[in-house]
Amino acid sequence: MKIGELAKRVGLTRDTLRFYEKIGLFKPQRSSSGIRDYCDEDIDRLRVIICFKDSGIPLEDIKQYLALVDHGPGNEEERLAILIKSKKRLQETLEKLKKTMDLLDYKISHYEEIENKCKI
Amino acid sequence: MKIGELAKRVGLTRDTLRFYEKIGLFKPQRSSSGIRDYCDEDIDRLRVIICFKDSGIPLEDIKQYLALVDHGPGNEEERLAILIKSKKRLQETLEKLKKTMDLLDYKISHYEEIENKCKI
DNA sequence: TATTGACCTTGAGCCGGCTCGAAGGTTTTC
DNA sequence: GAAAACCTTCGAGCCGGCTCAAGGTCAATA
Repeated sequence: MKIGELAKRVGLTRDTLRFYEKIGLFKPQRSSSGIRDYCDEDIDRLRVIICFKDSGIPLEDIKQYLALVDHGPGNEEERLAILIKSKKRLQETLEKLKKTMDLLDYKISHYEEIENKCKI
Repeated sequence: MKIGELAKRVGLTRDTLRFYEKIGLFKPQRSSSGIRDYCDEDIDRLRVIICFKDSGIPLEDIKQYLALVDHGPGNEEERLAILIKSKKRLQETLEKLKKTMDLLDYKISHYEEIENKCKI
């Protein structure tokens, strides 16, 4: 599969895919003439990348994790450490998000009262 | 209260506070010699700003909302629209975060099995 | 009163994450 | 076999959100 098709299938731009490759998240096969040729495993990999980055995990962290995976068995503790660190950060984000949701709900549902009570 | 104290109290840097003022989130009083003088209401305002931005609401959106608030009554629908838009985006983020949390939990708890089953 | 430290402004720089344009090679389709 | 559609690299640019440095002012303390 060429870059355009992959881009369509996962909802990223060709440029973004090339950028991800450039920063080391990716290394697809190439045809003899140099054209990228992605396989199904690449799609799985990309879905994980997208899932992580959409949750705010930095591409650099994702890269480190994937590099460990690529390096093969023997570094499970390191991988686990990254996963756990990421989970912790996500939990913090989740807390903040919930707090903000509450604030938004409060402002939205009690709008008139807020108008009179609180300037912000 | 001067900028240094405020910075300490809310956990931002002086530079960040000046930056927020520059982009229009803020307009503290000034002493006769030009030194910023923040009041308690400013702290409330800042806490809202921090709460929102920590949840990923763009500063630009926060600015628009606060501008409406500053403008006084009469634009409640507009404010509400911003709040509702923000809530919707937060909900989407929340969904993604939960999905990623599940994935992380799966990888963390079943690490060995994953090792054998799934390369990523 | 001299120094220290916190404040001021302006403007530039940095980082993450893309995004675009130019100039050219390849492949598919008519 | 030519045009269209796709691919390549490289480098520059953009945006949001800070962050820092330079050069100057203000206020309090020794």
